[in-house]
Amino acid sequence: MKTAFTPSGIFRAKKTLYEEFVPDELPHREKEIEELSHNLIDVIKEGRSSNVLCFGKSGTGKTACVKYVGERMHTQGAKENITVKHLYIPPEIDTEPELYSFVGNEIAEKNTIPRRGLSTGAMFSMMKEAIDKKPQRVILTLDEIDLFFKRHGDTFLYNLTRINSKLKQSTLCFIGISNDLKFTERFDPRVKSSLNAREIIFPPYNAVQLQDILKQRAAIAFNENAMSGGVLQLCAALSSQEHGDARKALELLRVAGEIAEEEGRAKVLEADVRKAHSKIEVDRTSEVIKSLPAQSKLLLLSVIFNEESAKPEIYTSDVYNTYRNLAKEVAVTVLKQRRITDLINELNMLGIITAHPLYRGKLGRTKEIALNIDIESAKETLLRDPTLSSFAAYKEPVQKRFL
DNA sequence: CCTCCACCGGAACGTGAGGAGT
DNA sequence: ACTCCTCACGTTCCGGTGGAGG
Repeated sequence: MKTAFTPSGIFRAKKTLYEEFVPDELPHREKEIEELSHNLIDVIKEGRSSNVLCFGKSGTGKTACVKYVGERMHTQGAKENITVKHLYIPPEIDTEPELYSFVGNEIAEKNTIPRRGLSTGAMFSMMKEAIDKKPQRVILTLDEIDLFFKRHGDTFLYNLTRINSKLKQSTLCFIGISNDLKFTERFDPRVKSSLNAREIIFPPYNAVQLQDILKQRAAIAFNENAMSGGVLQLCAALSSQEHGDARKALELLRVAGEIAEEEGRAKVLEADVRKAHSKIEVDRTSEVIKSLPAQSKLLLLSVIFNEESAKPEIYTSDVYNTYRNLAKEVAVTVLKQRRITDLINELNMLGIITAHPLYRGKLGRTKEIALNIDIESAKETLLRDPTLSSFAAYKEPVQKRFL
């Protein structure tokens, strides 16, 4: 490698392009930051503030803004000799006991509470004690609170909102971050009233705003002159078509930089952005395929085999027959057609295949099925699955026996 | 106009895994 | 350790579907 021991000609601080990085300024989120601050300043002024819910699609800056304001409250509190702790709960925290143990340990700054094993109630009181050990004002940020709610119901919200009446010298308020605007509709009325949350909506960024964000990040992430003209505009344009997601825009820029770097160039070109765009797409669908349940993978492979057989059209019966043969071959239980219909619809929803209904008169009703993704990369991903790897040996003519 | 193809998709039910409460 | 509950996954049963061919 030519560039092995020389510093990269492209990146100066690549980490600033990852989503964990919170920059000093968040362009085009001034209003949301102001609203958040306005609310949370009560933590310092009044001892605690009302709870807040942040709504918005992914990549609209919810998490960054909350972390940013949380940090500001912490420093502001320090100036006035008040301990303000902002705690970000990542979406990986997945059960109620785990949540309490995580919070308790973070507050106490040592791991005294077991991560699991105790009952929810025991975890809760241990967390409560950790918080009340010394006077402090805790702001809890729960990311993807809608998913947590969908999995575990609203009892955790009920517990958290009522904790203040049990704390002697500390307070707690929380911020919920959610993609789903409507998840509060299914709250128990008691929870709804005790929650009493302010709601802040984060709209998606438009192309111009995305470009500003990219410009700001690129200035710190890349070396000077590493960017040819038009690169940022293209990143912004491509990303704004996909719902104004800043996270994706930054990823696009980063991957484009990586491609230029791999190819040993010192400048990122528009062509790199386009390459990055399709690479991300491929990576993403391969992630989706990997996480598919075994039966769906088998079904998808059936679609692929049919696709490769150069039939003009593929119908449900073709796919189902192939599926049956494949399932027998690898000794997986063969599902009934009714179930496969549902699995086909799921793959359709995911955008992996297209299945649209067809009425063929005396030939009956069926669905015309087509693969929607790159056949080679999809196959490669599928065949990496241990139960399906045996199919890697089958080449075109031989695989016909599965059709 | 009627039939009938070949599958669709709703409804009800069975099963087993895993969490909560006791 | 136990019962109770919920949930995902699958199955069985069955009425429904538009149009080519009679």
